[in-house]
Amino acid sequence: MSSSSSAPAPAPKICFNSHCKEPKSEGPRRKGWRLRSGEFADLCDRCFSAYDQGSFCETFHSDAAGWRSCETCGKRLHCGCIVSVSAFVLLDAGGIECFACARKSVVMPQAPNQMWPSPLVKPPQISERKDFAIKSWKQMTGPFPGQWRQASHIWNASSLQSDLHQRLSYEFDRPTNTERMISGGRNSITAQEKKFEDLPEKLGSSSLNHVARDRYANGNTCLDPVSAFNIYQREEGSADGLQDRGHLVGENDPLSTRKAGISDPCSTSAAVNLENNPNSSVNSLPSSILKEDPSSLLIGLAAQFPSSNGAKDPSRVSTTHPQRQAGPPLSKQFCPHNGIDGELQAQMRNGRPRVDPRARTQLLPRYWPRITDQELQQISGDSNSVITPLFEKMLSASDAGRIGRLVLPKKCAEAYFPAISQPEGLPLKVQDASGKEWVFQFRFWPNNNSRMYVLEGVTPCIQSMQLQAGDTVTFSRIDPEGKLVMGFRKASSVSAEQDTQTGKAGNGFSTSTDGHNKNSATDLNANLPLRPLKGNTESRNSINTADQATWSKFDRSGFIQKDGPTARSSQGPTKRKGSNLGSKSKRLRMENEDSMELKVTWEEAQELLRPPPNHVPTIVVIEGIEIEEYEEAPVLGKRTYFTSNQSGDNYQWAQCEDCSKWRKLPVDATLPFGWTCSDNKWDPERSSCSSAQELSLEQLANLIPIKTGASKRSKVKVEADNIEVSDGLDTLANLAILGEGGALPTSSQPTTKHPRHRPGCTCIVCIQPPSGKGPKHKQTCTCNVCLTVKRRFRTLMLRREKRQSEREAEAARKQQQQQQQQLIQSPEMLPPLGNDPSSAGPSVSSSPQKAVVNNDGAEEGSECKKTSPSPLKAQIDLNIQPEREEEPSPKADAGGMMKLLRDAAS
DNA sequence: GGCATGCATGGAT
DNA sequence: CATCCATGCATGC
Repeated sequence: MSSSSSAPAPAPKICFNSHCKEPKSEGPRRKGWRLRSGEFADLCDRCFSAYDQGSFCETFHSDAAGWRSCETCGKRLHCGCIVSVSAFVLLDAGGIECFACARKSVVMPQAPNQMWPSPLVKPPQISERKDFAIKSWKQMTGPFPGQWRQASHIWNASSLQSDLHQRLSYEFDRPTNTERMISGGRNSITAQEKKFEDLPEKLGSSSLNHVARDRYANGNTCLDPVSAFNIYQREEGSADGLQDRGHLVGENDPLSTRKAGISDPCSTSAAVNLENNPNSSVNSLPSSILKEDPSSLLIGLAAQFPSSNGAKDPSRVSTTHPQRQAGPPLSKQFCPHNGIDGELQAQMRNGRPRVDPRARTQLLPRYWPRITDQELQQISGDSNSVITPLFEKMLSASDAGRIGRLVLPKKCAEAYFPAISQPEGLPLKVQDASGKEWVFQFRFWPNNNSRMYVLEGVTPCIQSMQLQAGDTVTFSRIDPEGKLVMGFRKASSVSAEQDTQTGKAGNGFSTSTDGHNKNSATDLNANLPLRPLKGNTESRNSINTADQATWSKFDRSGFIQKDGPTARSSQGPTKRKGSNLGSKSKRLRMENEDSMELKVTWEEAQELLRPPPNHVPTIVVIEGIEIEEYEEAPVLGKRTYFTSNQSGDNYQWAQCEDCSKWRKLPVDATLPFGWTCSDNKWDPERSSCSSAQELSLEQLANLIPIKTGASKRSKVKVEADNIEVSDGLDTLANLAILGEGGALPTSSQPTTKHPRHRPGCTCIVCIQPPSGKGPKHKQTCTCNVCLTVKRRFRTLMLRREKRQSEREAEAARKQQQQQQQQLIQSPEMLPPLGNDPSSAGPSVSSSPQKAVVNNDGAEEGSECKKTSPSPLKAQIDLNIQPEREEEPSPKADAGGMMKLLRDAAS
């Protein structure tokens, strides 16, 4: 992609279009569509021409998939790539509409907001000018937020939208920029582009977001209407808290009295401004703007999609927000927005700039509220109230500590809480999800020429919610009451970041963010008979949590998911650098017992995957490895262990959930998660918990990796080969080794069999016989699977060697430094061993005292341990990303690994 | 000494 | 580099 960037390159550029017949032709490059990186595709003249004429896809992608027809005019449009993403609009009712039709169907000849005096025609006073765009929004505001029912469909707490919105806010807060933008031209875009180029980071690098961003930016959406209503009148220094701010902007704003029943959510300040600006005409916008700068395009289109009281049909405008589209319509008003919206809200609410102009900058995604329908329902109860999620915050150690001070993000505080001019602040009434009302002192401390906002006296509330560091509190507002509501989300209930994707978070609310994820999670939860284990409680716990975490952390193939399309772009608390917890607080999360329970080996999770009921998984091939793909979220099944008897018969062992007895089952049995003896249809004699176990535990222990004693955690061990499953790669290797080596005794070989080992399936797992018997790949096999395994292991081992050498070098260096330091400082105080050449052994300790200890030969073991961050090293932390392929368990290096490496190197 | 308070510091963003 | 914010810590009760 870099080769195609717009950055000047000395060498002849290559046309970005891979289908270009003359990719290396000389000549200037033209900027085509915006890439996900924010840059533009450099096209040769010919390709650009095709692109410019809108025939690019027809020319180059005619054979590609993704062609659909406009629902209105029937024109064929390519919906399968980024190039044409701006050419169509997704319709609410399904299908697409070409841009021209969409425009026709939505744009009103006379924008409804023309009934109001244009802010540009009748500009506000200079002192207010900074807010005039905001006032425009206010004009658009209905008397009540409820007028924006469509809002949630379009502008949910999506980073994409918010970012666009933010940029709009950013731009339209600045009349000069606005004007420049309106006047069009590349010059006016630069700033935005620069800002836009920052997007990938802000958006969490979700590729889909990039695409979606462009799509939105290209007009398939409108600006956030949420911000246009539901706003308290902030009263500086008001002493009676929220109640005083319960009234809406319109009540105080004379302009609002002119508001009409605007119901189209697609009204925006941008739209209004542009609409009313005689200079603004979308049609007059240079095509370069439309094409090259999504933000300006968005603005332009916002003008093209003005809201109107007659607004034909708000749904005409693409509403691709996954959650709101997927979910049932909320009877209650849901006004999700982010901090940017909030800033705008605050602006609108105040009708004046914020005290601190910096507050107008963006709110960090980590504070974006991720509140769900159910949560909203719970908050609002049966009332017909309007809920506006404001922000959320993951509790730090300080927040959750006994001091009782909850540090509020500055921008959130300034945007959503009453303005305070005195450090003492004012009392703030907050209601929790159960309806209980708390009063906190909302105040600030002067800090570095700024303010640090805190809520004081939160300890009782935090405790009543049983929150701890790492948990998240959410702040919402209920209108028209204007109540501030504090919800929470336990980090412990699910993976710290993924709770939002499960339907049943262990918290005051349920949470969910992404539509399809939400559905998946719902299905998942519906399918999972989650019950506590009797025998192996911790193991079960880990599985239970894995149930919830699996679908977010693992993709359908069972591999841990990187930041995929389903990942929240606004990962906020946990996405950016993993957490908003500081380095110290990160430890909190890691050491949190519940979080530890989330750790499950890759294989454990993989092994537990079952296709959803009544669904046959499809097989996709990735890197030559066939992977099952489920159209619905897979469910978790029960772990079983496969063995063979001496006659070569294969079977599996499963443990009853109720009595913990082990039952022998046929190899093709697929067990549900909560399998019990009564489900044992294969062995009627042992279909009851009262039936004796076929083999003693000792006998079983020789067969399968069960622990006869107290087991803290189920670990899968392939004892015969001394391989401990550590991570996906090792597992892969183990499987390959088991398959290739064939030297392993089969009778005592509990393999890690594919959950659904199907005849004919050639996936990496299925090609390996459960017992090590059957056809095997030769060492010289060059099939994709073998090559992939070998290649990966080569890489793995190289990395490992590199790391090892780095570690050694580091240790030696530290040792040297340490010795030098000791000599310099006080040679006479050196401990006796300090002068002992034998003490020059490796030590990673940085303290002399520890160094002494470490010189003890007995510490060798601990030295090894230091390379492992956790006693659970053999288990995958679901928080990590497998792609890194780092820090494999040293144990996995045993025998088989080296063998494979040798094989791979040979 | 224990606790509450408010400011300062420094790592993170 | 500026700002934010988690937390340390001095101070006072």
